[in-house]
Amino acid sequence: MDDPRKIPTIQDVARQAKVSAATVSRVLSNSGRVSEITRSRVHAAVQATGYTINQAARTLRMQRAKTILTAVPGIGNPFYSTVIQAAISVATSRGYGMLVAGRLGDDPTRWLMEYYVSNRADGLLLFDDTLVTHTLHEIATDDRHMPIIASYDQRPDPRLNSVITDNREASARAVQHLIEYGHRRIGHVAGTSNSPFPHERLSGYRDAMAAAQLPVDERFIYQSDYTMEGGRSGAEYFMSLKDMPTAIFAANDEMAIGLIAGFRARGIECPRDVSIVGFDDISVSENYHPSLTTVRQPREALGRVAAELLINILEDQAEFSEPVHEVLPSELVVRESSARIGSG
Amino acid sequence: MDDPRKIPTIQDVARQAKVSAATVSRVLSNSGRVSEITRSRVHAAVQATGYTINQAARTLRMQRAKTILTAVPGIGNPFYSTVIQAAISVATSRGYGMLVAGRLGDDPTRWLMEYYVSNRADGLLLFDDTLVTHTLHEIATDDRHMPIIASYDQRPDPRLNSVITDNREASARAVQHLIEYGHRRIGHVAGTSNSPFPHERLSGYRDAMAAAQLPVDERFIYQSDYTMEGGRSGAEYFMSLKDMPTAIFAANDEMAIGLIAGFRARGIECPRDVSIVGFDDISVSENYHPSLTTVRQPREALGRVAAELLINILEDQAEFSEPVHEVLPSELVVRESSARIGSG
DNA sequence: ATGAAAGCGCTAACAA
DNA sequence: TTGTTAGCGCTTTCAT
Repeated sequence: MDDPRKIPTIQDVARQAKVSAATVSRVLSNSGRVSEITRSRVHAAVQATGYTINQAARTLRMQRAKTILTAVPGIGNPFYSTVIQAAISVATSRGYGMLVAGRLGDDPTRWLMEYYVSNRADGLLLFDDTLVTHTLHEIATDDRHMPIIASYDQRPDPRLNSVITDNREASARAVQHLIEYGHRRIGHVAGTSNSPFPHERLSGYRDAMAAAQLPVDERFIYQSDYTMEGGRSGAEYFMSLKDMPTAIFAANDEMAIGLIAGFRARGIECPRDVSIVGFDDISVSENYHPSLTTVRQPREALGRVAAELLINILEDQAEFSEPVHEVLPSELVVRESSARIGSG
Repeated sequence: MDDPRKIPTIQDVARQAKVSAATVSRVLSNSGRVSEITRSRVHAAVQATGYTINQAARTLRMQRAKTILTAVPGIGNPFYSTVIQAAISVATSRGYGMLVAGRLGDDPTRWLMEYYVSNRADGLLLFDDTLVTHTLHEIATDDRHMPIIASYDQRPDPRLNSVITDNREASARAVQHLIEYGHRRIGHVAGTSNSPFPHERLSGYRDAMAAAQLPVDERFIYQSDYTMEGGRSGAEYFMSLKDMPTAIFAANDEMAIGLIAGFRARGIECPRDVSIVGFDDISVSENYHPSLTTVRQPREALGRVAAELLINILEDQAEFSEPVHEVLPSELVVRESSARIGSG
């Protein structure tokens, strides 16, 4: 009974406070009317026993786990660690735990849904766009309706709630910046697209070119994979062209860095010979040589807003009958890797 | 009853298979003897109903959440995303979920323990050395004994299980490499230490200097904070000395990059004027200019081994009465940022 | 080999 | 305002 190993239950608190378990529950959840006097007795008893609520019991009874599931891109992606950090902060402060989805099997729809059906998580924060399959929307439109927030760089299924940044517009601004610097032959290194639509950053590139009435030479679009290695390959590719672009917009900073490194290895200096703009503003970009002109996304806000929206939906399902779509603004950061044409 | 919204329970499966819930449970957990014929009937019923076990109920009944808690360093640390990814893979494949700890309040011992006491998690993977307080070991030696694996760059409390890399030895090898290149005046940029002991990487630096019978000029040790910005400050500091070191060992790659960037901003080129070695081999190090000589840690193994050890302990507590200490080997990767003295 | 029943710790409906 | 009671879905004796 006084065994210090025993984890106290609500009954122990009730006994100590000389009230019923129901009353303790009411005090702890601020539901129902409880007199001031008993309330304080209960609080005292909680202190005395060191009671902590048993989440498993609560989850079983309430059918809500107070836990959010996140699916994040596979490889150590530095971009998302900030985003997730922000999401965790929000979740924690609102009493939610944050579970990270691991992969099992090859049907994401199924294993993600399993967390929900098994009462491990109440909703999903989906940051991993490699999981964007045609079956995904089924999760959201499934009879059991697991609430989902989609947050990635591609155009999300409109049936899903989404919190994204203005990838397309920001990309257009980045390319426009190069145009303003006098560049005309502008290339693009695209990342992988997992959706049926073209990637938003590629679309932004085309938008800007079209707006300036510049033709898009399809040979100037190199399909890569978001890695530095992929950027290096891109450099090789562009050098193989007889008329290399004078500026290149890369769909992320890793590829931009790979491009610069690849060019430099062959004597082509950035920005002297070629201007390069990236996307994301990862921490090294400011300290790279040359420092990288890039698009900075509001990562912290992305994670925060996504988590807040999900929890709001979880706590007041009714209010959100229609999918919510939030778009957060990004910012162009001009540094050394882009220069006026001919200034080298 | 046939409402597709209803999540099937073990009772539904039992009814469908015309057996009792107990039997279904036995089949699903492979415990107890069950005849082949009923076993297959149960499996068929599971298929038919689309049953998934309710974790909350199972946790409540068994007093084990099948969930691991991780505490990871605050800011988007690219190093740990790989480590954690590996840990998640292991956990998932062994049927465990992975919960990420958020901070609440300023008593880590308390809020970490709370996950355990509240039946949310069975054990802790501690990667965040900023949580190393003198009260931490209390978690492990607490009457309730939450199992913990410590995995960070500092010397872990010997009462905790630990899975670490050979930070000290690897640091010594890095410095020895500089010595072999003819350097004698070698500096060190140290990271923050949250333990009462000096940082392992600093100790390794001293070890190597002592082994080569080189005096350590205490002015050559600059205390910084693991950031690129901190590295830049370090560069300023060293330049303010009248007799700058000819080589510097930085306690991580971010600071090494900051150093190089800071020096270059003032006309001091690496490796021409100063050799620099980092630690971690983050992805940009290979693509930085100059590419970085650094120490590569077995990140994937770190996460994998830590998770495996924790789960082994969870599943067979008895066997591990003494703390386990694993040390994984790191590897020196020599690239462009270090050069023989006078070769510039 | 299988089933009946108890109970893990909590909350909510109903009584008092 | 407070207590009593039932039951969330599962596992595990204890019978049979």
